[in-house]
Amino acid sequence: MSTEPLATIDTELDEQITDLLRRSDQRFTKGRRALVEALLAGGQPMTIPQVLETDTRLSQSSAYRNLVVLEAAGVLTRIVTNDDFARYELAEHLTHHHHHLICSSCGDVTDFALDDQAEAGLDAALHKIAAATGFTVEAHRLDLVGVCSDCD
Amino acid sequence: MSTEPLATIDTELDEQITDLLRRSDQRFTKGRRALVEALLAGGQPMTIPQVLETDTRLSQSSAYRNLVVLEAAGVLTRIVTNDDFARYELAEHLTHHHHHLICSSCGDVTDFALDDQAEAGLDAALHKIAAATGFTVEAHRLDLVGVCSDCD
DNA sequence: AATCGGAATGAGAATCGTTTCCGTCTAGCC
DNA sequence: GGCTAGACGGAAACGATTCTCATTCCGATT
Repeated sequence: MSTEPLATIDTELDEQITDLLRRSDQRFTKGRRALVEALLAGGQPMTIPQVLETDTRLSQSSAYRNLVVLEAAGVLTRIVTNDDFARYELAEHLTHHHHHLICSSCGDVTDFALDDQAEAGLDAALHKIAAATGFTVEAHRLDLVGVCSDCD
Repeated sequence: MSTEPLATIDTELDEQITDLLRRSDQRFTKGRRALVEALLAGGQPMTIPQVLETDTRLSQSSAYRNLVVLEAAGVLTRIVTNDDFARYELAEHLTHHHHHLICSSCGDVTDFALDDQAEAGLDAALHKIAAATGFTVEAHRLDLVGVCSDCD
């Protein structure tokens, strides 16, 4: 399905993804590669319609199916907001820990990172909570909800 | 629709809600009161099926409609997770600022609060981000995703 | 207290993002 | 080159939510 990549997946990333998929007995096929390329090219969490528009060679049913596969393998993360559409982006361990700015007007989601000190302080506070509640923490999610500069 | 309240809405809360609704040209009807009572009785964010089960006098269509009305008026907050159902709880300004523990196994959502110092540190860091990105912040959301003690 | 007007209600139909089916096609292997 | 398990794509199915519309309720007015 893929002839001219929208973004290049460097060798290291390629191997990481291939490996993650293999652990779920899945292959890194052309269609799946095209999805990852589209998401890389987008540079921010994207909805399925956005992905399909980016690469018109992709079929809807395969896109939905493969996004589920890629998420289950830990390659992608699914982001749900109050928007009508789910969004996907590369999993944090393939990029870096970050959070989301969610525009309540247009629905757009962009990334941001906290400075190390604030992140460390947050982590410490959350560990205390986890210990106190008997909750086994897998991840934390921090979103800023507001109006982006485009909508303002 | 309401005869025996599952939880009591004290006078102050009643007036606050009535006032919020009035600002949206809406009334605090029996059905809406029953919804708020069910949510109060639940003590944690609840899905629509849970609400309907709690108070079987409620009809599904009215529940959905009124939850939207109550959210638009600022009485309730809608919480979306990866779960199939949206959840609702009393808005923060009617209770207190808090965050959510989301169980990735059963989908349950419970509340927790950060200690004042951690919350203040987080706030400061977020204000910096907002200033740097030109984002007008309406709220921040912090979720802990993991496995609750029941599912463990 | 009877009436009128507009909003709220409830049962069911419609919507639409997402998931699943199912027949066809591929890629990898001998 | 054939074989076979898995991937693909178009279309049908699904399900949480929203819409429709006839009916009922509420509350203001006389």
